[in-house]
Amino acid sequence: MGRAPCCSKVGLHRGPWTPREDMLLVKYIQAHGEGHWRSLPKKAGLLRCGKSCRLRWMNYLRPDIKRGNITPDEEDLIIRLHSLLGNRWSLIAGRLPGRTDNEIKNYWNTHLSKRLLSQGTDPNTHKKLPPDNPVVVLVPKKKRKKSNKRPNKSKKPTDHEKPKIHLPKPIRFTSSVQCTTKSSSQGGENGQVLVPWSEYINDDENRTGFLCYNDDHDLINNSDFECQSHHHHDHDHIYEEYLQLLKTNEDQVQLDSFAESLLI
DNA sequence: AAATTTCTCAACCGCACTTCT
DNA sequence: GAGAAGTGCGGTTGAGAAATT
Repeated sequence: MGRAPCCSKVGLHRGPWTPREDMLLVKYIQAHGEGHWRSLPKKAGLLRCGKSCRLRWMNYLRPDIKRGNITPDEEDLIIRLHSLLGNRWSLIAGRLPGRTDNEIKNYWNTHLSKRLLSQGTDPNTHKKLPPDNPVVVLVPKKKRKKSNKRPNKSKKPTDHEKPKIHLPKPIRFTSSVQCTTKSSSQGGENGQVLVPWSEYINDDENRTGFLCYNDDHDLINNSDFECQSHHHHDHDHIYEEYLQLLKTNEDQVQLDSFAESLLI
């Protein structure tokens, strides 16, 4: 069929986002809302592909993103949800308010899967491995050569590869979000500067969160922010429900039906 | 102190699904 | 109904930081 690529790559910026690009994207989305990612970069004055803009917004700039360390409770929840759902990162992320699928995926790959292995548990099946004969071997990291070039990744499925079957898409818990800072003053630590959304952008939703910059005007993560959704009670309710489910240890049956309910 | 290796995570890619025309 | 456009997901990469030699 020959679909056109999502955007012409010619002349577009790639790699890490600059504070200026972040600002343009945030301002545009505040003014016009999310969506229309393909046309957004042009309208926002960004030399980026729409996908890149969407990813940057979803994984980094959204004001309701909670950053900072994953708590032990969250870890436990991720492990249990992963045992139910597998690598359905967006679905798992939907159950951890403020966490992104990318963050959870990274955390799983770098921390949790290794920990499970070291505890003698197969991170794929969540079953105990035979003590003297572990079948699952961590795929050794490929030696990476420092190179400016990206490899040519024209991956085509081979005859040997199984076709992927896509399950129904997860429901996202989206909401308009209010953020408040935990800091009593508006000065961050280490010379960071917290800029209220309302000053940074024209915010007609009376958002009360902050963007955090360092001295170089680099956007810093908003880990110290406590984010609250307008529907926070819904999130709380769902989260509590999960924790409750996870605490009970007759849980497998319950969790199975719960997992099924997620897939509806 | 320098070189090398390992780790982390933001960003990219390809593909499938959904919506639009 | 067909094809194009838009969107979202999971897998993977690689630059930079941190740790080790």
